[in-house]
Amino acid sequence: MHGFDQPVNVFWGKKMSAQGASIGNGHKAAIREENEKAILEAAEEVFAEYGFSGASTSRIAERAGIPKANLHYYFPTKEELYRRVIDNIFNIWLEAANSLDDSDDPGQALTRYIHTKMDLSRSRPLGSKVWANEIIQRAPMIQDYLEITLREWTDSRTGMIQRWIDEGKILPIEPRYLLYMIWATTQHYADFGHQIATLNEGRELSDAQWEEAKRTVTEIILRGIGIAS
Amino acid sequence: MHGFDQPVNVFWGKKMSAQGASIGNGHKAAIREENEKAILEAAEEVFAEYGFSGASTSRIAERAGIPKANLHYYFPTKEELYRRVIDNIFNIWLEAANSLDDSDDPGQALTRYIHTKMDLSRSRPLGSKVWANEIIQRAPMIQDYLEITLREWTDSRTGMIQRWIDEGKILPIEPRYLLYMIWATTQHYADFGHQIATLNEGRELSDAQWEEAKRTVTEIILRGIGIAS
DNA sequence: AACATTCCTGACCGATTGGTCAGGTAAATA
DNA sequence: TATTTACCTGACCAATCGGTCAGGAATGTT
Repeated sequence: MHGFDQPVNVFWGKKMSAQGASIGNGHKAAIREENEKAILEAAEEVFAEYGFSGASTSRIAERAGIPKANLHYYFPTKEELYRRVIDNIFNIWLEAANSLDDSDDPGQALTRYIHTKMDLSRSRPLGSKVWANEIIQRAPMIQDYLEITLREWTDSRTGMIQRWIDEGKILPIEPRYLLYMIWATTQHYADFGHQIATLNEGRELSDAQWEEAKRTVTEIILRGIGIAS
Repeated sequence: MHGFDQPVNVFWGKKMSAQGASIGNGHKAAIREENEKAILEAAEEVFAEYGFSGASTSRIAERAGIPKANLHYYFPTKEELYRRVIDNIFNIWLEAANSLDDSDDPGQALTRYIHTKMDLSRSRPLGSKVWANEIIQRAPMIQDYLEITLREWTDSRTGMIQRWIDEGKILPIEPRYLLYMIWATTQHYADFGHQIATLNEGRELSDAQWEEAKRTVTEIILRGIGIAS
């Protein structure tokens, strides 16, 4: 906040909440930014839970706290809104993907990557769920991401892993299936979080449990490819 | 009907396809069985792809090749149909779950379990997808399965794994997270099959690739918990 | 042959879907 | 202060949703 938290103007006071720099100038811009953010957050929730076709714009609008017509003012179509959500998620994924960098120490590199993906599953489970829904539905919207960016990234990393194998740093396994294992295991903690919580007496994993899960996953995989821990 | 499979009566000839034993007696029963089967198969497809709320009964009926009204004749509500689909899936899961039996050789037991789950992911990917959708949506229909059957099963198997640890047969890891890893990795090949195929030049994994995936997964996990392969 | 039961379906129902629009209000500009 | 611009929304639209129903057709029973 910013300066005026006191007047509490009933009509648009709430709209002013989180915008310090905008006094009269950027007020409209602030409103736009704030509403778009609220809509995108609500959309991520609803798309994560119901998938593209199962989600309804009225539900998203309701969860964002605005009338449906206002949602369509900012995002003319459901598909455009969905694409924005997917874009955000993919960019976050890209950031995490960079943590698997070219290193001459596979243990360090893989540990960092697994931890990053586990942390992402905990901090942003919704993104993972939207992605899962999209893949289950045969990726009608993101096929180009899969065929270009993801394929290039995967090819480069399998090449890197193969080099580790050739240098005798890890045991000979098919790099692809190692990557799939890491994706599956780490994303499982987001996508199947409800099942995990149910099996944990109905509670989300505690900080300690989460750390133990990270440690267990990392240990099994590293030892599994021949890196002594 | 009964003996005549030859006349090829255009109007109901197709209904006679796979019923040899029914002479006049079980014709209606055969029709019912056949239609229910067609509907359940179509429903599994559509529910797998779109989840419960995203699936429409008209789409299911269309894919089953019958009018929507006829679908509602056999299954009065969408929810009842969904429950039947879920029941079938859960029973298949139970069968696979039994392959992780109490054995004094963890290597053998886990190998058998992993292979069974991998085979299931290949032969019945739709079931896995329906399950995934249901969990992502916080299991509105199957919470009781999770809290009773799945929890009991998990507790018993974690106990078994803990005994292996106590007997020094495998390294000390938290049994829960080992199970989650097996579930995640094996089911990934069903749920994310489209992504895997896309990264495989757009083709489904061949028999040989599938065998290699099974081998790789099994090797990494077994070695990861200290079982020499 | 007569009757009962089951299967089948086009037409319809109210509710909800994604999306539009006219008209209003608040804010930026002049 | 006057005017343009951007934000906002109740009311509405055709299409689709899950589900019903009347009535016809096929099968089973007597």
